[in-house]
Amino acid sequence: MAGMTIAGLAREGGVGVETVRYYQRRGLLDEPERPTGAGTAGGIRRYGTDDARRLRFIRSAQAAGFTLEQIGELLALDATDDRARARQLAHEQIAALDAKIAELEQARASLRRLASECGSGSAGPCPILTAFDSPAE
Amino acid sequence: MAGMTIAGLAREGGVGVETVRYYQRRGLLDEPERPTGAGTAGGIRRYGTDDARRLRFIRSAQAAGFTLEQIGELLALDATDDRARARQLAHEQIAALDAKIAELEQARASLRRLASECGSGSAGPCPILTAFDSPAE
DNA sequence: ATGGGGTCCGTACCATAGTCCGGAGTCAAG
DNA sequence: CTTGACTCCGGACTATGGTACGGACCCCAT
Repeated sequence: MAGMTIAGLAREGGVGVETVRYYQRRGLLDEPERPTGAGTAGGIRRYGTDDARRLRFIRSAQAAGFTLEQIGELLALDATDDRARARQLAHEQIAALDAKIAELEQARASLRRLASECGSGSAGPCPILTAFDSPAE
Repeated sequence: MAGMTIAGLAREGGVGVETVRYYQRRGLLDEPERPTGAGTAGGIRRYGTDDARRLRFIRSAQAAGFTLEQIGELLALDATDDRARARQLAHEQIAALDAKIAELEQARASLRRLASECGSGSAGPCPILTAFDSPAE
């Protein structure tokens, strides 16, 4: 499994080659040494299982709603094993998720009400279109 | 209340002047006629309660998770009173909100579990940092 | 009539997370 | 030894929703 090219690593992580390169530019993934070939320029970089793990880490953390910047910090923490800071980041993220979920649930409830009103009574203007005339929250 | 300048309208809507101008460029808000003043160029545009209502509509719909493009369609619908299409858009948006909420709830559940695990047992590496090593969702 | 703040306008820039492009180099197979 | 697929690399471009800038112009109060 070791000795993958960038395309193999990308496939493992379920992302595109360009995304891997983007993560490298962001400092989230290492850029392995290029084997100094015969010619003037180096050869093709090779990636191992550590790189694949790291990429999976990034994707999972991203699925948990972390931004790439936060993931960068998590990866740094992974090296120092700073549990307190990791917990803090996790709690902050949970709070952010709570807020976002509440916001979306509120929006959904409003829309549901409007859609059902618009569906039943067909008198007067459509409530979906008039409902937003009240002052914004 | 009629005869507001752009700053007044922006204040009413709780947005910045630049945002109003942006919405105008996007075709979401009208640009009133400039009174052809004495000089070579026109004067200052004036806005009324209709503009304010329209701006509030935009902000409310935005809070319900619609994109500016969708809001553009909603505003067009407002003119034609196409209830069927409005209902369709609302249902699509509800589905999108459902999906997003489910996703965020899943992420939150994972993080909660990890944070509590990291908080209790202090043996081994912090689970927050190792948990993401499993294959992404 | 003049000063300062507001308006008008096009254009450029911001963050986020990629995605694509073009040219040069590399590598393995035929 | 050539062909074709892949890699490397910087830079430009995408989408979304704004935000900022600079110069010209306008308008009202002093």
